[in-house]
Formats: sequence, C-alpha cells, structure tokens
Amino acid sequence: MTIQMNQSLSVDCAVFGFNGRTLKVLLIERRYYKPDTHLDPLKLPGSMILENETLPEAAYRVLEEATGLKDVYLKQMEIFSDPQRVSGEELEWINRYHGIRSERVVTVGYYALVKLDHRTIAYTTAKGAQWVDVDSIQRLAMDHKQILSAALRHLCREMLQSPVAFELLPRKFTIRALQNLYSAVLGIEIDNRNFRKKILSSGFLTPTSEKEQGVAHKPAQYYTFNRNAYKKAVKEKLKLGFINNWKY
Amino acid sequence: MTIQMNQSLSVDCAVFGFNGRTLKVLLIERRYYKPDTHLDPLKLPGSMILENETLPEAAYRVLEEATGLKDVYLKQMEIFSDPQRVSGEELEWINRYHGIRSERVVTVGYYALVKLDHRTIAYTTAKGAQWVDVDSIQRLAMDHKQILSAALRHLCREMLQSPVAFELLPRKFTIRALQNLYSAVLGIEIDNRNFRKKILSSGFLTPTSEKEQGVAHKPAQYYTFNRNAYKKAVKEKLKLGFINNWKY
DNA sequence: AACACTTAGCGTGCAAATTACGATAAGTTT
DNA sequence: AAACTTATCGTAATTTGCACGCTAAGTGTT
Repeated sequence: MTIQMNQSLSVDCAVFGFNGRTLKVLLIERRYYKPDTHLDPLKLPGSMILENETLPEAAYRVLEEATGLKDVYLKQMEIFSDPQRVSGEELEWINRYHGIRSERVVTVGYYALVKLDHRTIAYTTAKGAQWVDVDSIQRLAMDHKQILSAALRHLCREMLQSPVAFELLPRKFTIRALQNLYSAVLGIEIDNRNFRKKILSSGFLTPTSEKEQGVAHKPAQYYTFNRNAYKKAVKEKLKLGFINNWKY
Repeated sequence: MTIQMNQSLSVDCAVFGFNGRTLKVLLIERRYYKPDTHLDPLKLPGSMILENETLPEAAYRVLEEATGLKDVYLKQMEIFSDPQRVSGEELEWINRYHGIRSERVVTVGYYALVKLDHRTIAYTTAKGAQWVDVDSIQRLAMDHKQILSAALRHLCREMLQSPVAFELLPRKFTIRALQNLYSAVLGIEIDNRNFRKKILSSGFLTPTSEKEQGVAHKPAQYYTFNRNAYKKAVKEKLKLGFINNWKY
C-alpha cells in the first residue's frame, strides 16, 4: 500500500432554497454530456480546488458562479472519499472535462442556504440551472444523490439547533412562513398558536410595520430576524439538549 | 489559476481521554526530528491517506496504530486546507519523511474518544506517546494546535447534544464521575442533586449491583449506559434546542 | 467510642416552560 | 350575508428546571 498520489480534491455544494411550501435544491446539467452514455446528466454545482485556494474559498466560488450571490450561508459537512466514488466513465468524464489525469477524486460536501428571490431565480435559470423539489429527486450524476442526502441530514440537524431557517426566508417574513419551513424540512406538524407564542417570546423576531396583502384571510404581520438578540441569548445560556439547560 | 495537482491528503486525529479529573489528549513525538531546526516536536497522530482507503479507514488505522484500539468513537470534524498550512521546512520534513513530493497537504481533522484504562495507557506509553492535559498545551507541530482547538470546540458542542460522554468513561461509572466529566469539559459547575435527578429520570443509566469501595465517604452506586434506551428516546422525540422540543 | 468530614442520595417547593385547545379578528370568496 | 381561512389572543393543566434542606453511609481523627 502506497500513499495516494495523482488525486484531486473537489467541492460539491447542495444549494437549498425555500419557496414558501417546499424545499428546493439547485441542480445543473452536466456539460459535455454525451447522450449515448448512461451517465446521469443532473448534478450538484461543484469544482476542483485550485492552487492558492482553501476549500471554503472554492465553495464560495462555486456558489457565486451558480447563483451570482456572494454573502451566502455556507457550511461544510462530510467528505466523500470512497476510492471508487468516481471511476470508469465518470472518472474519464472528469479528466476530460478538466483536462487533468487524476486517479481519484475526493470531494468535500457543502450545503448553502439562499433566499429564493426573483433575482436569484432569474440568474440561475439563465445559467441553465434548475430548482428541483428535494423530495422528487431520484438520482443524480456520480454519487451526488448521496451528497444531497447527507446535506439534508445536516440541514435537519442544524435547523434543530440554530436559527439557520432565516437564511432560507426573505428578510421580511410571516410567522406562518417560518412555521411552514420547519414543518417542511423536519416533516412534523406544528401548532400555530404555540409556535407563535414560543417564537415571539424568544425575542428573536422584530415586527415590521408591514402586513400581508391580497391574501384570502386575515393578513399576517411581517417580521425580521433579530440576529443580535439571538447572539446575546446564546452568550447567556448554554443549551444542553441532551441533558439539560444550564446557565453559566 | 490552475487545478491543484501534486497534493496530498492526510488525516490528523485528536485522541481524548478522561482520567476522572481532567481531559487528556494523546501526543506523539515527531520522528526524524532534527534538534537544530525549530520545528516543534509534539504532534497529533496522523497519516497520509493510502490508495484504496477512505478517510475514515485512514483515521481508524491511525488510531489503532497509536492506541491499539479498534472499536473507538471517531468523528470527522473540519478540514484544514490553507494552501500555506504546511510549507517551507514543515513541508520538506513531510516529503522527506514519507518519500513523496507534495506541494500541498490538506488534512482532515478527526477526534476520537477512548476509555483511559491501564491497558490503553500501557500501550500508548510503550509507543512513546504521551497523554497530556489539554489545558497545558501551548504549541504543537505544524498547525496541530489549531486542529486540537477545533477538536475541543467540536467535543464541547457534541457533549451538549449527544451522550458521547460515556465514550470517555469506563463501562461502569458513578454519577459523580459523569458529572465531573461534564464539569471538566464544559467548564461549568453542576449541582449534584439536580444532575443526578435529571440523569436518572432520563432512563439512560442502568444501575449495577456494584458500589464504590474504599472511598472515604458513602460509596456510590455504579451505573452503565443504556444505549438502547437512548436510541429509543431519540426516535420518540425531536429535540429542537433552538426553539423547542416537539413530539412527533 | 465519639466526632468530624465527605460525598451519596432523597425530598420539597416554587418558578418557568410546554402544551392542548377555546375564542375572536380580519381578510377573501361565493 | 354567509362561508372559509388564517392570524392572533387567552387560559389552564401539566411538566420541567432549579435552588436547596436534610439524612445516609462510609473513612479518618481524637
């Protein structure tokens, strides 16, 4: 057994968005895909790592290429290092596409959370990318389905611990929208009255002067996320989910 | 900018142990270290990744070499990919030590939790490794101090969410020992009466028939961790630390 | 033997958080 | 005007968190 040489390191990024009802992920078509092969054409955005570039830098670069966005929530998750994760035709495609001769590609999985506004949708679709319901995805190129599944696992877990939900919502949102997001991602039903009470008592939401318009029911108040209040609360309290909450 | 070639991928592992009072980490001396250079001699156990080996496999291999242990709690944390994280003399040392010509080494950080019993201590010390108080460590070779700090951050975080504490304790332990571990790692004071109540009401501890012996106070009951009870509880309840706890 | 000392282990009370669910408000649709 | 939908407020029962008093059971000291 010898040390692995001629290997490449890449980043792949599951970019999530929320349209108010379902969770979406950004997929792109594999370029130079030949229809006579049986390689799946849809994949996650990704790239090889460049010289003089850290992994997070590579991930941000990929993200900006795909979405045009710079300040995006981005988090590293797992690494996919199975020696056979890309091989045969897949490996050939990669080497041909990048003009390299790599025997093995290890990839670092990231996930990003973006606000699905018109500008972002316009940018991504103009680039030929698609926002696809995560639930409807059956297979992707290479092991990207596995990477996506891992990203979803990590997202679920993180939504249970920290206020990343707000990264997926517009700056102004209703409490119902926030609740729908939790419901959709975690797959649980939530009592709206208690949810509202809880979330408001946390003090993390600031009401705006605006209300919903044109909805077929009582219009809801718009709120914004008060990040400072959250940071302050974190400092004051150690959340010990497993056993208990202790104060310092 | 071109795709990085001639790079290597390594794993480095912070192996933690608990002696009942303080948290320890396993350090090894750098071999082929020349005293006339100013490279720090102590480092974390680590290795380059081999062909036909995944990263977890490499980490387990490193761990077994260092501790003789096979079934060990091991978790991937961050990746250290700064292009300059090893360079100059450090990079030369690595290339000379491994007989390779790498321009860049990206490393994947892991941390492991082991039960510090006599056998393990004997094995590691026979190998020339040392168990060092984490608090007393000022500097390590390369960027291993950073890796260690990251591992500690991750350990703290994980101890707040899942029952990893038991990985650091012997199979049979007292409630006080468990409390001391939380106290030491998290740096907080805990009321023994409430801690005991809470931990016992969780149902995760099974009392054994044994008690402490030869202690200068009322001997405490030994307990074991009931992993099945924990798994069952996890299934039944979604712990949402950020907002709330919801039942399915 | 009596006493001090230490930690184990039990219990109690109050405050805060969780949760189920009733009732009303404010819009649109029919 | 009535039906419908979601927002928003309220209330009450229950559970959980947390501070802290007290006794139990050992060892060490005098």
